[in-house]
Amino acid sequence: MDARDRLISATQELLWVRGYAATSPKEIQTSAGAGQGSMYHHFHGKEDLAVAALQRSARLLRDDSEALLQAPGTAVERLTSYLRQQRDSLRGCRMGRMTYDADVLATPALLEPVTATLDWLVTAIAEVIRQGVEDRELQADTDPEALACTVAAVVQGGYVLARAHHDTSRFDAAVEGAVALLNQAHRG
Amino acid sequence: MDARDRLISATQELLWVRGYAATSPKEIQTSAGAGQGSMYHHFHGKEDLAVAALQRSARLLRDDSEALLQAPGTAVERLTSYLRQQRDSLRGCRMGRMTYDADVLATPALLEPVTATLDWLVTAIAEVIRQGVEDRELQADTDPEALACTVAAVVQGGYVLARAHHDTSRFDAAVEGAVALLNQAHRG
DNA sequence: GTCTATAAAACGATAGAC
DNA sequence: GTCTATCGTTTTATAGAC
Repeated sequence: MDARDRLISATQELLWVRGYAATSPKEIQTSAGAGQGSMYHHFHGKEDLAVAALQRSARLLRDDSEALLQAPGTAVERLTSYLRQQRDSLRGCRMGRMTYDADVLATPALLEPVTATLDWLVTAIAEVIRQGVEDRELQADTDPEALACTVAAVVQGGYVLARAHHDTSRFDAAVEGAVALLNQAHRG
Repeated sequence: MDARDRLISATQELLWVRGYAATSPKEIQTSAGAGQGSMYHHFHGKEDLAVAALQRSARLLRDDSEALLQAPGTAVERLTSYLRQQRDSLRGCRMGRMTYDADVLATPALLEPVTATLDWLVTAIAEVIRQGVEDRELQADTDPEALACTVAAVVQGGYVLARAHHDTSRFDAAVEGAVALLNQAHRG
């Protein structure tokens, strides 16, 4: 793993834990075991490096979710396995958290991977729901886009609740409440 | 409105829009129309002022939610009116957003009002659900705490989705999906 | 490709006059 | 109670040696 790679990895980690504005180039360098000169040789600056890190994190998030959402099984089963996915819920969502970082919102290059990832996620969930409606597994009057937003929001909001109480069980509870509702909709 | 009051109001606004770490004392002073000397006369510093602002914001959020959750009506009606509450959804939640501010998480005095407010919210929602179960409006096997976390998470997560796309309709969709599920649970 | 030295600006706070 | 001047630190980036 060369210096460039270590810099990106360290930035991914720090962006997740501290956010963009609160992460200094110095922290990144220390964490990556790279000097200042190395960082400014490989990247134009903090923003450029953060874009590379966010793109890599976006890819990871997308791959993880895709595997669960497109696995075999009924729609409710796939939604359930997505919701119950093993998560380090106190850390929150590495993409979703960026929406509360003022610098990210103000910098199109930083915001773009966040927007694209959450957009992709909602679309992928909606596709599962659409299939469930088609298979008469979910009620015909279900709005796939709306329910997809609800499912994605439960995860994003579950992180907020867990972080507020420093307690992962808040996240788990939010997910289980959603799973129960989906199963009632299934039976209903 | 005296200087002390204007400083608190300005801080409430800036904490909501920019967060704690990204808000400088200078911005607060400019926004409040107060000088540096005035700010440090009334408050020990940025943290002290932010605590006062968060406590005032917490009170507002609690009063707004309490009015809707404890209004007359069935449980599902009250949950629906809470979910559909008129919101400036692109701004996000003034309490929830603080959970992604590293400085807030690391400062007990700042975190406390956030924790307390979201804790109160989940408890208040759970009480409505418990009443709905008792009245046989919701299924007997409903877990009030879990479903309360789900409802609160839909709102918190709806904000994240709306901010990611800079589009309030994502929030509205998340809420409407949840309302639809609750009504299915109601009929079911 | 990596190092150290340096710089310009912003940050949060303090001092002391009025 | 509010003002201006100042301080020490941190932030982000650049310069130039090696």
